[in-house]
Formats: sequence, C-alpha cells, structure tokens
Amino acid sequence: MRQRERQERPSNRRGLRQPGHAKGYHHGDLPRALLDAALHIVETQGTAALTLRAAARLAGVSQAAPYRHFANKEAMLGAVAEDGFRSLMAAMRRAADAGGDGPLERLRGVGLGYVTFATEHPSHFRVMFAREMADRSAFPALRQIAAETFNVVVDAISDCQRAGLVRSEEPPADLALTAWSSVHGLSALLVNGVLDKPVAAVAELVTRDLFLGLGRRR
Amino acid sequence: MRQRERQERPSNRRGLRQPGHAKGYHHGDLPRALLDAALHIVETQGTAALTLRAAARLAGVSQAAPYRHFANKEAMLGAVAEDGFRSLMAAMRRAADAGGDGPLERLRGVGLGYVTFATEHPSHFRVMFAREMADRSAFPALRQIAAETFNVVVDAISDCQRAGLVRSEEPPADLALTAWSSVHGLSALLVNGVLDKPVAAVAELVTRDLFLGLGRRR
DNA sequence: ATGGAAATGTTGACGCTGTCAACACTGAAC
DNA sequence: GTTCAGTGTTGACAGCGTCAACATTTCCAT
Repeated sequence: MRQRERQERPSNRRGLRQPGHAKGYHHGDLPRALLDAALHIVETQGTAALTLRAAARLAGVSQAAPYRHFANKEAMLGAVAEDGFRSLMAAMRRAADAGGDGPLERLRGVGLGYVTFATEHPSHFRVMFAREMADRSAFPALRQIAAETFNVVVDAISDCQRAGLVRSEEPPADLALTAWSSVHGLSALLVNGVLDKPVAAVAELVTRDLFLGLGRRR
Repeated sequence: MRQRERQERPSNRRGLRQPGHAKGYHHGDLPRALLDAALHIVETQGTAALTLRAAARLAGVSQAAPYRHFANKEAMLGAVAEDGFRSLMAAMRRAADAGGDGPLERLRGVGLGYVTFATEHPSHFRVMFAREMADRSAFPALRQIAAETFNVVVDAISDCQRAGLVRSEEPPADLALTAWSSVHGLSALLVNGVLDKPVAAVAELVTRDLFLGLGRRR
C-alpha cells in the first residue's frame, strides 16, 4: 500500500512512544512519521478526518509538534498531495506496462491508470487537486511534480505520434492537454459520485471516444 | 445581484414580511436569506469563508438559527451547489445561443460556457463538485439537477447527430459523457490552478481536439 | 377572540479545530 | 562542561459545527 518504504531506525518506534516517557524526548524523524500518519488517515478515514492534531496524535506527539516541521496545515496537505502525485505517476507507469507493448496500448494504459488511481484513492485524489489557487503558487514542489505527471501523458502521446498512430499536426503537449482533461474530468466526476456507472465501463468509453473524436470520420 | 425569484408558499401568505421589513423576532424568509448570504460569501470570500455562522451573521440572525431550516452545514452547501447548477445551466444555454445557429456552434458554446462559468465562479464551482460520495446520495435534488445539466450536453450532441455533424454510431449519452468529462476536467484543472495558460486558448484547444479526436484521420 | 400548539428565533454550552507563546528537554559544538 | 539551536510539551485563544434549553411569534381549533 505504502509504496515508499520509510527507513525505520531502531531507536524510534513510531506510535509506541508515550508523552513524557524517558524513552526519548525527541522523536527521531517526526516529519516522516507525520507524513505517514497523514497518509494513513487520508486513506482510511477520508479528507475530513485529516487534521493536524489527528496526525500528531497518530504519530504520538503533542498537537503543537507538527509546527516545527510544517508551517501550517496547508503545508502538510501539500506534502500529502506531493506524495499522491508520486503514487499517481507510479500507477500510470505500471498500468502502461501492463497495457501492452504498442504505444497506443501504453497510452490507453496511462489513462486507465489515472482513472483507476483516482477511484481507488478518492480522498487522496481530492487532497491532490482540492487546493486553492493562491496556495498552489506557494508550493513549487507541487507544481513541479504535477508537471512531471503531465509529462508522462505527453511522452506517451509523442510515442504514438512517432508510430503514426496519433495525429501529428499538433504538438504532443496540446493533445496531451486534451487527454489529461478528459481523464481527469472523468476521474473527478467519479470521485465526487456524480456518475453511478461502473468505473471500468466509462473509462473504456471515454478513452475510446477521446481517440476517435466526436466528429464524423470522413 | 441574485436575481432568482423566491416562490411564495400559499400557506405563508398571511403575515409574511417583505424583504426589507424583516425586523421583528421572526425573519420572514430566513431560508432564502441564508442562501443569499451563503451565495454572497462564496462569491466574494471563497469556500473557506463559507461557514454556517458567517451566513447567519450576514443574514442578521443568531448562530443557531440556520438549524431550523438546514439539517447541518452539508445541507446548506447542498443548497448552494444546487443554485450553482442552475447558474451553470443558464450560462451554458446563454453561451450556446451566443455561439451561433448551427448545432455544432451551439455544442461548442455549451462547452465554452461550462469552462467560462467554472473559471469565473471558481469557489462556487468547487462547492458544486467537492462533495463527498456519501453525502451526495443524501441530496436527491442535487443529483437531479446535475442530471439536467448533463442533459443539456446530451441534447446539444443529439442535435449535431441529427444534422450529420457528429458520429451517430454511438448513443448521444455516451458521447456526451466524453464531452462532459473533457470540459469538466479542463475546468477543474483551471480552477485548481494546475494550468497557468489563458483560459480562452486552452478551452478552444480542448474543444477542437475533442471533436477531432487524437487518432489520425484516415 | 382566544388559548394552546407549532414554528422559529436566542442564549449558552460542548468538544473540536488551527495556531501561537512560553517553557523544557536534548544533543552537538565549542 | 557550558552553551545554544533544535525539537518537543503545555496551556491558551478564537472560531467552528452542533445541541439543549428557553423565548417569542404565528397558526389553528375552539
């Protein structure tokens, strides 16, 4: 589940630590422990339960301890979002590999991987994108990793163009924007419960129609 | 500002205070006033400032008064979202009319209207879709009006199919789902500040590529 | 018209939250 | 060994959603 292994030091057992206990006043790697706690909360209890105090509680520290490592709650959510993008990229790449060898199958896999990640981790997905505009500019690392995610799509489309499977009159980034929008939009609608159809069916549908286009083939 | 008429209940005709005269112990039409207050807050101060107590304050009543008309905060957000869908539908229809006479121009207008509404009312847009799944099923009116919004897209596509401008092998609802996803996804990315390009440019781009499809024309 | 019932308002409280200031402990550098 | 920056704790504050208890007003049956 947690794809990033946390390096555990023997002197530091997260969660088993009690306040004031002689075991250790200092935690060891509190930022890591807080992020792990936050990730656990968002996956198991949803975004509403993802609170600074809850993360501190789960990490076994006092409510004010997180402020030594995160400027405020937004900063912590930013870290959670960043981790989410890493997971999303991994899921897309995994799905692309599983899709097949042809560039088109890989592109399709990227899209399906995106939708699958969103529906399997709806709360995490929501944290990744439910950010205010003003805040987003204050988190360059978040912008950066979102851009990398986008590049996965661009690369998949470039490969298809080179293989003559996708229109080449347009720059791959332009087509990638359309593809990303479609897949992200479908994910958002699914995650927010607007659609009640099975995920697999609508994902197949949208990726196919995205490829074919709405217009009549002439 | 808010130009929607309030519909008067027949059982309430006697002794109903007109807006502006509501000065007594009873308000007159507190539900309406609270919704107006909430709409004003979400437009001027964003979703974070949209709080039950703030709406009560703006409506000039105590913090507990809203509970006579809304079960909880979620219910109020649901009402705000509902109003948002009404505004969105109106914006789409307006943009369709402004687009031109041909069905294709109207379809394009619907899409551009959607994106324009989202970027011009980002906070309202966020409230409309940032709802938890569990809650959504508890608001049938919300599901209903979201379905109506979707039908605007379906109808526009049907018209295009009848005019032979859009592929007819597929049911219009299927194509509409792809179109909705694309336009919603672009809106979500723009609203959440993931893209920093001009709205008009990307909206043009995505709607065009959506029509053409990613695949090579044969 | 009138008095009780129902509707709708207020006050005050609870526990939760994000956040901060003041303080306490720890470990490393001098 | 002392000092000091880093990191943790305690206790407080205001604002939030929500509820119970109470106050006032309007409606309806008499």
